[in-house]
This record gives sequence, structure tokens and C-alpha cells, in this order.
Amino acid sequence: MRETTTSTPAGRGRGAARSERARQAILTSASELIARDGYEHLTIEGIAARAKVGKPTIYRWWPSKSALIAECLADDTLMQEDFAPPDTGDLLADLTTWYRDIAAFLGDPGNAALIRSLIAASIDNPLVATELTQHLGAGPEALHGRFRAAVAAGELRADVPIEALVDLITGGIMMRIIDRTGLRPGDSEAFVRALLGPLLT
Amino acid sequence: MRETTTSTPAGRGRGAARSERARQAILTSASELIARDGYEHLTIEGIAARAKVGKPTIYRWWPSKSALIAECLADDTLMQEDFAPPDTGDLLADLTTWYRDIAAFLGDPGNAALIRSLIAASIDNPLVATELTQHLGAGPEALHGRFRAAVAAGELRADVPIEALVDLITGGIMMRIIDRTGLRPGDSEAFVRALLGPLLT
Amino acid sequence: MRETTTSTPAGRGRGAARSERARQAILTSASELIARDGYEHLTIEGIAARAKVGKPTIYRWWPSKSALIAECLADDTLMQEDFAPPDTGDLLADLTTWYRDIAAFLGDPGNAALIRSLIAASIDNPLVATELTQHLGAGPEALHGRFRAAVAAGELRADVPIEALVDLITGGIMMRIIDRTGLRPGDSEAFVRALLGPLLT
Amino acid sequence: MRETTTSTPAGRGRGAARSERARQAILTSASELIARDGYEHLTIEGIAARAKVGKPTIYRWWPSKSALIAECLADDTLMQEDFAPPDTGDLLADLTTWYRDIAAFLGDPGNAALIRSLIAASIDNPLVATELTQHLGAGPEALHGRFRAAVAAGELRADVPIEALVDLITGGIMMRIIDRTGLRPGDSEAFVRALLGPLLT
DNA sequence: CGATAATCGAGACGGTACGTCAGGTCTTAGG
DNA sequence: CCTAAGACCTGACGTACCGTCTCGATTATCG
Repeated sequence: MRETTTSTPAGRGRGAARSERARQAILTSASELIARDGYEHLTIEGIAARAKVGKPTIYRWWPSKSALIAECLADDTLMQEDFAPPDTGDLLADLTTWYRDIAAFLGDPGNAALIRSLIAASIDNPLVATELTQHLGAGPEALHGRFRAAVAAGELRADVPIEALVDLITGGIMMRIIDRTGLRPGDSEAFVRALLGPLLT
Repeated sequence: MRETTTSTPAGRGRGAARSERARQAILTSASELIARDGYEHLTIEGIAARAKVGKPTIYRWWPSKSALIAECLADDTLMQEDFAPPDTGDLLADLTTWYRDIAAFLGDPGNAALIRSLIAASIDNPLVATELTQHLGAGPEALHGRFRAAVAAGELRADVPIEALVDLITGGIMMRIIDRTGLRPGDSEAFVRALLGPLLT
Repeated sequence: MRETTTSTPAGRGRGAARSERARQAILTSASELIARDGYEHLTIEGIAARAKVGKPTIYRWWPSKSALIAECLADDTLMQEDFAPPDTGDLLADLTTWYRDIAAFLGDPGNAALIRSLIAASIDNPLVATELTQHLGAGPEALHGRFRAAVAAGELRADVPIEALVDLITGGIMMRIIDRTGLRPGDSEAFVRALLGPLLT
Repeated sequence: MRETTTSTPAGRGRGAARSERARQAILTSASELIARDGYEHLTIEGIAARAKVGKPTIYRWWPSKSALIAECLADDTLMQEDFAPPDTGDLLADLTTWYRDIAAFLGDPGNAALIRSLIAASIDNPLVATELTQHLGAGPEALHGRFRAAVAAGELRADVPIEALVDLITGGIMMRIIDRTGLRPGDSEAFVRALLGPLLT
């Protein structure tokens, strides 16, 4: 679990400690409800009821629905999947593999809807965007790392703007989720070719 | 104005005709409010009040807030800008120009917030996504056309997957808006190079 | 029904009229609940639920719980009893009769509790006090009237301060309710004698 | 200080003794807050915060807000005034004096509001009513005593129902506070005359 | 004198109710 | 028959307090 959010119990001077039981129940309930009903139908009241917790307990620790979702992601409660390109030495093949995995995941309409919900949450909390891209493997460790390795291996030109490359490829996935076009596994090669293959004559 | 939505006046038998005044007032009010407060704070009630219209008048013609927004876009009430790459014969230069224009537009935080709102609206109505990409110049006429012209001119390989290319480049922009990283004009070349330049050694 | 409160439908320009069904259901539910649970346990939420009405419908028409109670009283929904001294020509006998009726009424602990609740409501809304004293017969028509008649009949001295007399006698009842001492029917004569009988030697 | 409430330190076996500092701080804070904000806005949480005391410390020693108020009164923390009729041998004059003092006290709207708050507290705890009437001089020692002295002095008939007389006169004051009519000093004579003067012809 | 135990401050907890906002539907009056 | 106005029921919002419980520290008595 990456701890990225603000809801740390802090130093605790005196007084009862924060209830780990409540925290877990809230994260779990939020995760189940967003997966079932989508971000738009997610309510603090519903989460509190399902977690058998008072609403104030949620408001005490999270300033907003989206912050709560961010922690669900950071805590791996909401999405177990963590995509990352392998490193076989063949960049095109590795990216295609990675892309295909994601496409397979998004083939399930439930998963696609979940990611759509997470994009919605990202809009009022960039932290969610960060967590989401992490899970998709587009974080600094995974995709960035693979590109840097390719540069080091002499597979990719040294002056390639890796940041831009990552945003392009991640954004390409997002677009297909937003406009509901979807990602077919066969698209994987098209995307990778469009990105890395020789385009200009 | 492209007419893409469902709110056609229809055949009409008897009775008063649909009030064009009301329609315009609603679209204008919705546009002003979303620009001012963002999609999350946009309410039907607020629109009705500002347009001096009853709520049912809105519900009669639009099934949802996002459908209303889609029509605002189609009607050019919400966004006057219509980006499109020029065609000077030099694809890289043309794309860079287009990208730079968009980056300049998004340099204004208000505009960035507006687009972020439109992405939010896109999530519960793909029609908004369509309209939005149109306005950004990523629709069939503009960006696709430019790529097809490049293929025809022999500037781009014939087997390039244009669809994927467009989604990559559009998605790249979206990503930067969602995660609030922003697009600096200087990024334009990086993006275009990352997409079209020679990457592999 | 005396109409003393502010919740008049007003002029009504256009739009749906105020629902009489809702108004009645609210008054009835409030009356039942205050009689059952007391003013302290009376909640707007509970009234709304029992009346099958939305909370805003209550807040639209009454500014506070106590204003609602005042209207329950004015509407004779909460208390059907309306005490008033008879006029047989014998003031002492008439007052004793009246007092005895009230004592009998308050003999039922439920009634005593209800009046106690109404005193509580009176404290944050003097309108309730007015309505309550009306019902007890201490309003201008009943007790005041009887005293004026006694003066006219030469039964009572002309310079008697009627206002003070009424407040004394009403307050005497209130005291016994507040301190839970209670009013026994036998007290009636003691009170009336204490008030009107020859005290000084 | 009369000790009438339940908060006795009890036998105590071992362990730390009850903190007198905490007790005083709580009584003082409660008194200040009820005087400032009224009984309806008085909260245990607010008292605890102002007294720099934990909520359980309050709940440990007092079962309810009203019990705490009762002790504030018994402890003379909340009201320093203790009214009592003098005994000059002239009952009418003495009562008038006493009444006038109370009327003067209630002339200050803050005092009137305080007494109103105490009546509210009396409703859910008759002990408060007892303490309140004590402070107003309507307890067994003061007003009752004065009446008994008058009987002994032959000023008042021996068969006068003193209890009822006291309730009438106290209730008369209460009424004026509850219905916010107020007591003007000039009313004093009217009340006393209404009570004791020759009424019947 | 050290163990025992009650108290104290602090504050988190599961709850209930608050008063408000907005949703989407309906009813009425006017044109 | 459409439009404006607006009332209706519903449901969620975020907040304030409730009364209880759980800490860790302090304090005083008892064995």
C-alpha cells in the first residue's frame, strides 16, 4: 500500500486511537458501492450505512468523496490489478503485451465502468488521477522505467520525450473509455505501431 | 451549428409552438453557469432561475444536464473556438501549430476548467465527448482529414492507423487537463515529435 | 378554528396551490407525536415521516417546531377541550366549576404531560402561550369576560385589576403543572377562596 | 449553599478524589453559557470545552443538563439574587416591596431570559423548579413564612390556604415571563391588591 | 512503598436530527 | 397545448451534539 493521502492518524496526543476497523469498513464499502453503482450514485450516506459507521466518522477523516476514493486506490482496496509492461528486451512486444492486458481488463464492461467512474473522480481530485495511472502501470516506476530502460539499451533514441510519450499512450486509453468506444485486444498493435512504428515515409 | 441532439421541435399539431426565446435563454444560461461554476455545481434549478424559465420546460426538452450541455456545444453557445490544423503541406509543422493554439487556449485557467467540466459531462454522455473532440479539431473533418491528406501526399505511410493516432494525440491533451499538469506551448513540439518523429534507433 | 399563525397560502399568483392534504397530515402527525412523546422528543423528521411528507414541505410553511404547535392548537387538532367558566350569576361557584373541570382534565397524567409540553413550546414561542391560555379558558372571551360580567352585575368591585387576576389564576395552574405537584379537584375551592375570598381580617 | 442534588462524592474506596477544580469550572461554565445563550443552546459539549474538562467528567457526576442546572442554582453560581419579603408588620406593603424587587430584576431583559431558561429546565426536572422558586423567595422559608407570620399576627385569616396563595402569586410571575408580557414595577400593587385586597362587594 | 484504583483530559465512535439544496414530477393559470 | 410558476416527495448533503467508550496520565489511598 502506498500512503499518499492526508488521512494519517497523526501523532495522537491523548484520547482514543483511530479505529482501524472503521477505516477498513469504510474503504471496503466505498469500493463495493462505486464498483456496483458508479461514482455518480456513490453517497457518503450509503457508504456509512453499509460500513455501519456514522457519517461524521467519514467526514472526520476524509474531506471529500474523491479523497476517500483516492485512498481506496492507494490502499489497493478498490483495484487489485496493477498493470506493468514486462521487460524482455523487445520494447514493442512488451508494450503490446501490456496494452493487451489492459484491453482484456477493460473488455469486462464492469471494469470499464469502474475506470470511467475513476476518471470522474479524478476530475475533482487530481490525486485520484495519480493513483489511477499508477494502477494502469503508467506511473514513474512502470512505464517510465520501461522507456528509460529502452533508452539505456539503445532501443530508443536518447532524446525521446518520455513524459509526453507516457501521456500520449495513457491518454489514448482514457479517450476510448470516455467516449465508450472501447479497446479491443487487436487494437493493441495499432496503438503501439501508431506510437512507435515508423510513420513518416 | 450542427444539430446532433434530440430536441427537435417535431411536427406539432395544435397549441403554442416551442418558444425559441426559452430555448436560447436556457442554452445561454447553462453556458454561463458551467463556465462560471463548473459542471459539478451546475444545477437545473440554477439554469431555470437564470433563464427565467420553469424547470419542467427544461425537462421537457432535454433528458439530462449532459444532453443540455451537448446541445450548448453543438449550438456553439458554450465554446466559440473551433480548432483545426492548417494544411501547408508540412504535417509536423501543421500539427505543432494546432497543438500550440490549443495549449495557448488552455493556458487560461478558466478555459482549462471549462474543458475539465466538459470531460466530466462526457462521462455520463458520450455525445458531449463527440462534440468536445469536434471543437478541439479532433473530429473526422479536421484532424482525420489532415492525416488522410498527409497519406495522400505521401507524407505519411499508407498503413498508418489514423484512428489510433487521433485518439493518442487527443488523449494526450485530455490527460494533461485531468491531472492538472497543464500544457505549455513548448510542449507542443515534444508531443508532435513523440508521436511522429523517429523514435526507434 | 382561530387563524392566528402566519402560514396563510397568500395571494398565489400561478403555480400549484398549497396542498390541504399535506397541511392536515402534518398538523395531525405533530399532534399525535407531541401527545405521545412530549415536546422534547418531537422532531421535524418524525413528523414528516409520519405525515408522509418531505421535510422541506414543513419548513416551507412553518419557521419552527413551536410555530407548528401553535397552529395545531389554533386549528383544534391538538386539543379539543376548550374550557370556559359558566355564568350562573354566582362568580365563586362558576370559577370553582371551571377550575374543577381543568383539574379533572389534568388528573389524567397524559393530559398533564401534554400541557407541560405546551408550556415548553410556549417558552420559545409566545404564540403557543396565547393559544394555550385560550384553550384553558383564560383568554379574553372566557375568563376576562366572566370577570367583566361580575363587575357589571355588581358582584365584583369595579376597580378590580382583571388582567392581574387572570394571570394569577392561570399562573397558579401552570405552577402546579411545572413542579408536577398536580391539581386535585378538591384544590379548586382552596384556589378560588384564596383568590376571591376575604383574606384579611 | 443548599445541597440538594445527587452529586455526592460518595464513600470512595481508593483512588483519586473528585476534583473540586473540575466541579467548579463546570458549574461556572454552565452558568455563563446558559446566561449568554439560553437553555435551548446549552450543550454539554460546550460546557466541557469551556471548562476544559472531558465530557465523561460531566456525565460521571450529573445525569442530565437539567440536573447540572439545578446544582448551579443550589450552589448560587447561576443566580446570586435571593428575593424574600421583609417583615415590617404590614403584609400588603411587604408583598409589594418584594414584588417590586422582582419586577425590577426582571426589567433587565437578560434576567428575564435567564428565568425563562430556568422555566424550560424546570420542565424536564422539577428540582430546578424547586430551586427557582427558592431564589424567587417563594420557598417555605420566605413567602410561606411571611404568610404564617401574618396569620400569627392576626393580619390574615387563620383559614387562609397558604399553599394555594403562594402558588397563585408565583404562577402570576411565571405567566408574565412565559408570555413575555413582562412585569412593570407599577404592576406590583395591582397584583397584591388583586390577591389580597377586598374584591367582592 | 509500591500496587491498586478511581479520576482526569482528550477525543474517536455509532447515532440521530438538524436545516438546506437539488432532483424530477405534478398541478394550476395564462396565453 | 405550451409556458411560467411553484408546490410536492424524495434523498443526500455537511454539521452539531448526543451519550458511550477507550486511551494514557495523574493522584491518592491501602495493603
